[in-house]
Amino acid sequence: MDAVASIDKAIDVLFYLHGSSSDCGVTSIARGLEIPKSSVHRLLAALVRGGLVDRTQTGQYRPGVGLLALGLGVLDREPVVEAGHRVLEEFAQRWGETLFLVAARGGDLRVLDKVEGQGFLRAAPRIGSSVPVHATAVGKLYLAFSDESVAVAMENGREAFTRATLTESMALHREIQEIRDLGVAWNREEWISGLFVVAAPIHGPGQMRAAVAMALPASRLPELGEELLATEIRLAAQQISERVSGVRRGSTAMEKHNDD
Amino acid sequence: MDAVASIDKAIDVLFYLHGSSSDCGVTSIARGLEIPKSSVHRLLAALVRGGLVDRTQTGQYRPGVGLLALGLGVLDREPVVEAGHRVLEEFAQRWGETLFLVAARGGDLRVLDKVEGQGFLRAAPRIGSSVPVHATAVGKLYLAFSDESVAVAMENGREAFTRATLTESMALHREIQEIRDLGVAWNREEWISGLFVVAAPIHGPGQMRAAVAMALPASRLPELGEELLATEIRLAAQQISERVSGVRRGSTAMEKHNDD
DNA sequence: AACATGGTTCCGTATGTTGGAACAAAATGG
DNA sequence: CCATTTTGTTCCAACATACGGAACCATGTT
Repeated sequence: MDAVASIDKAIDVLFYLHGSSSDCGVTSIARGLEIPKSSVHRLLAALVRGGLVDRTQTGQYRPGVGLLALGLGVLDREPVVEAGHRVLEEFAQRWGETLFLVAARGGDLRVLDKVEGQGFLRAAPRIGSSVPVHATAVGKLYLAFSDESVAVAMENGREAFTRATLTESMALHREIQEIRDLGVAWNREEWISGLFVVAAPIHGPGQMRAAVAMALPASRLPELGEELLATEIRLAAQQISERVSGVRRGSTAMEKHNDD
Repeated sequence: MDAVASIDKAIDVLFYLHGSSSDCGVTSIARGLEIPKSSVHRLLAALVRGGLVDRTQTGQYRPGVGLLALGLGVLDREPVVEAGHRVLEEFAQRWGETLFLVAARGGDLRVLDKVEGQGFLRAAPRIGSSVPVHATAVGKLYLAFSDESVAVAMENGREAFTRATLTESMALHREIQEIRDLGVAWNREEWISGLFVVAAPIHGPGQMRAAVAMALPASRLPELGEELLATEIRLAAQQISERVSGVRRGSTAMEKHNDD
């Protein structure tokens, strides 16, 4: 079967630039990706031409604003983000902790939106990043409520991130059963030490549409209690679900768009 | 000079999906871009592999969450956005109108951030989109304060968008002189009828870093007055400039990133 | 059941990509 | 200031990957 190796390499260049903390030259990209300089130069020229990379006057390269337009366009197609953001803000404000939305996209669980808490120590998930299935609250929610084929496709290995990570099938299966009963999932430092997360499903027609989660330092747990957290996250999920159903497409604002 | 036509086509596919209001099939993309179906299918497979496109279970394609990560990463490199967003919120709240940031990127003027007003009739610029140079407040700011080579490169044609658009060199030159004197630029319905914009430069070391603008319906102008608007937008620009100088890199938040 | 439409795969062909070498420009250090 | 080093850019012969028409498969419609 044919592949288009140039596109694979171009995307490698994009993610390399994305992962670099500063602008990059041709030689440093070539070294980083182990590709000849002339190849990198040609790939960059194509990406600059397409608007996905910007070239500085000194011949350095960085991710281009065209990516911003494309990236934000992805959010435009996520009604759960549009509907849910205000709810995240409200609950983040009320409890001072981070709320975020996760959904299955491209065979992976991805963070779609977040509102961070105000605490000095707080969870700061990166929008667009993926999260493991077996070791997170939202991952286990998906295992509990998704089509089995979806769940199996997403699950790749059961790395023991911390001492609390569930890796045995029996233990994981038992917890998934509990999640189905409770309608809420917990991450009790199973992924990251010190990180406690509670999540609830946002149901849609057919499958699970997304999940909403609240993350807090484990040290705050005794103060708040699991009962209260469960009640709150279920409430947030319900409010988002109701808002999604009522979201209207389009805007009454006076709009003028002039994309490239 | 060599080109990589495959990358050009792949980017065409990305923007085609971006511009489509719903998911697309292979055949509709092929028709829209006038490319054979087998070619489109191969391009899509590469983009799916790279995470820039997601494929639905019914064989439809849409922009992928990988673009979201890349796109938001572009903003991470814009200290003016990080520093300026709170100022935009404050002024938008105070006046009830839309504030936005524009900067020169990739030989073009691009909207980097915005906070919309609350009015029923309000400007709603799209982040990432480009704006014309000769017919907007921020465009004329750049003509006034930028390196001439930058300004010339950005200027492509002088389309008369409305009856108010300045297309003659003498008139435009005179106004640019005034902008230099005042430190503020106006768009008096030169781009879109009914749209009034006032903008001020955000200076940085060397060139103009960005511009901050407030957009309002022309009908509100008599109520507010140009004097007040000029004072306010200069104040906003000054506050952003001060905040940019003081922006700190990095975060104290407990972070865990797990990008693809 | 037949037909239409769209997604996917195949494979012979040739077009386009590749990357080492050379060149040009910029940066560095004495 | 100048020689050297490093990096960005261009060239082009060689090669192999990409191309796209045709066929096949899957789904939807009549």
